Amino acid sequence: MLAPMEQEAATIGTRTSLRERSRQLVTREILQTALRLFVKQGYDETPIAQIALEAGVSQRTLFRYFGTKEDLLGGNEHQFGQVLMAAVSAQPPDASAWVALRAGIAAVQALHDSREQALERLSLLNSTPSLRAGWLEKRLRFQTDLLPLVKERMDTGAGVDARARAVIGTVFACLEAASTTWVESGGKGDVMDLYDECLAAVRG
Amino acid sequence: MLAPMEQEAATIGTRTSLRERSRQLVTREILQTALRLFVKQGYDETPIAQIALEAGVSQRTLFRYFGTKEDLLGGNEHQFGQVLMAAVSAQPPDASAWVALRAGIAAVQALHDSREQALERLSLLNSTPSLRAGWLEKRLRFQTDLLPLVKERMDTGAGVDARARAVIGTVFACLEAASTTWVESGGKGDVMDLYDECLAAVRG
DNA sequence: CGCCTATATGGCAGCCACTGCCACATCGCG
DNA sequence: CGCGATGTGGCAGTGGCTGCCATATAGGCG
Repeated sequence: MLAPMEQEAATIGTRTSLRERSRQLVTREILQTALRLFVKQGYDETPIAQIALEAGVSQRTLFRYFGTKEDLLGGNEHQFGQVLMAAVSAQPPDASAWVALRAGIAAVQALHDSREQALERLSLLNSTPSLRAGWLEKRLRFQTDLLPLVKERMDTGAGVDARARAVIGTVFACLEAASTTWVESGGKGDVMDLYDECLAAVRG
Repeated sequence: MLAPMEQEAATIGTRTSLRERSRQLVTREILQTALRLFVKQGYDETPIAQIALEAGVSQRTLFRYFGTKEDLLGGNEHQFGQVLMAAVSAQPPDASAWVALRAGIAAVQALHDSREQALERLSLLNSTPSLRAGWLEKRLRFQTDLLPLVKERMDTGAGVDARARAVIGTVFACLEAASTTWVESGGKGDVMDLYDECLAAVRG
């Protein structure tokens, strides 16, 4: 199950090589610097050069750690997608699409480190159009990835694709409605409760 | 009803000043060149410089006509938003949020010049992630603009904001599911029919 | 008709995100 | 220690986009 590189690393005495520890340290340093500056002066008003400078690395290196400025938000979309897909797949075959998807977003919700950090990042995301655009695009990718999984749980027949897409889109729309409301209220209550309320409003 | 500038223009013998005609001509030339190149070699693979060159204007001038590369798609989001809002507002006060929003997207659907052109642009949009992201962001702006209009048509009470947002998001999700399916099928059938099917799948 | 101003255009320099290339340093292994 | 793999920095370049300034031209005026 382990990739060759990880096997190699595991054979080293200190469990993690110096290089790997250094890598994680630099990663965290960059991430923290970026978040700090983003919050202080705004995302669009923070050039990469400044982040690199204050984090103590060259621009070139920064781009090797994070391929894109957006990645500096630390959202870790890769993990998001994996957890989402895994949770949906893990649902029993007789679970409806709605139930399975709800389980998926519940699993994802548990990924946040802390309420405060989640609130901070989501606020930044909500107030920065370019960031929102990027997030929405990733969301779209998840939606298409989810398609086959959801189709299995729906009535077959004409227009399955359209119907499955609609269901997935609706679930994400309700999640976003819940998140936005949660952020605007300053983090009051539980996002999943809000989600259930939103879905109830839609499905009567 | 006319703006000062238009009044002034109307007083000129030829009804539209030379400048204005020239402006429209250049606009069309740029738009056509851009669309042609985008379709031929892809959006991301078409630098502004090439469009400007083949359209016979300088880069600087091109950017004065269209502030952004995305604008070269000619989607005319401004009009989209206006029509959408107007149609929703024009619905009778006792119309439900669902009905009003359906009227809105129906009105917007009528904006397309032709099926072929709509298909061409939507295909390009679907196959170019960066374009999709831009579009989604504009969509989000429409959603927030729609919020107050929709809230009026919903049961007041706790969590109106969240519920209204969820309804709007769902409507757009169904529209997108319909559009995507429509494009993938090569433009078969009517988008509004697909929309109704999607919404039915969601709301039971 | 000729002047004069408002507007349109082009060119240039520059910013910012991002990439490829190359040189050099450093780590880990035998 | 020495060698090969890997990490790092610098530099030049691309592409979208903006500000500034010079120039050209349309349209109103006497």
